[in-house]
Amino acid sequence: MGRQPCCDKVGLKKGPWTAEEDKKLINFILNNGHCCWRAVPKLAGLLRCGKSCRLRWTNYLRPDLKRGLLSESEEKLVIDLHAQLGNRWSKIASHLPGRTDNEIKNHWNTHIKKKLRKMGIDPLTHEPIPTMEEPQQPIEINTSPFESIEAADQFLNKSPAFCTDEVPMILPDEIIVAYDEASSSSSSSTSSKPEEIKVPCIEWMESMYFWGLDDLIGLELPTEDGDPKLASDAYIQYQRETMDQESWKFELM
DNA sequence: AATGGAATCAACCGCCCCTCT
DNA sequence: GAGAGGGGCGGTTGATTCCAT
Repeated sequence: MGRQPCCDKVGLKKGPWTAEEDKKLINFILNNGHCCWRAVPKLAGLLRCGKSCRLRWTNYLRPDLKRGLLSESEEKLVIDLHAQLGNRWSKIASHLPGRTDNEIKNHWNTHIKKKLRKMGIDPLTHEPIPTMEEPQQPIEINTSPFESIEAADQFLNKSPAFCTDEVPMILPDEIIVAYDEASSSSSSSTSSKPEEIKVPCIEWMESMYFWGLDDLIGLELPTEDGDPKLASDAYIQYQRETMDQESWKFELM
């Protein structure tokens, strides 16, 4: 019994990808897209399994990816979503533009889990960890601005649903980098010199067209503490921080 | 400087789900 | 409805880097 392997593994390369392989895959997908992952390695001239190509592309090579550690607001969002969705990393990732399920999963396992335990919160249940001294009291800990996943979705669906997988590929000549002097001067620290200003993430700029900061600012979300602005503020903060992240895409182009 | 343990993260594995016939 | 195949997902592994001793 058992499934057949996804492809003929004889003679196929495994392990870390080389720059040459990356280049081949990027070139192929940018030029042809991927109709069928199984066919991609053959057509791209790679000795890799199609699955491996898909993984490499979605987790590392996709131009709309953000690199670097998750920001504090992204972390908060991940915790919120994990409390509601559990280990459904791809679902969680779909709420964080430019982040992959693998990245979030890794970050959860290496950083967030520890952080929550330190705070006395069970990362599995999001409940307080009972200590030996004090018998467990049902303490209400809800860091989520959303009462339910439906509420979160309702909020997210105020704008067209966003999924990084659905982000259309943009070509280098389609890239327009906008620079908002006012917002950059107010958001950056006083020590920030002009040459240190980071290029905004392109996909963020693109998704901005969908989300729109103004749209977000206008949103009101019911929260636990009754302050309807908090949730959208957290989201705006998250989106603003996202904006500051450098897109590695430029290095690639 | 050497060594060993911890932390990190890219990549793989195997199962599940969805679609097509 | 059943079976096959492809894609996606979540868990796990292992190589590499970091850090303390």
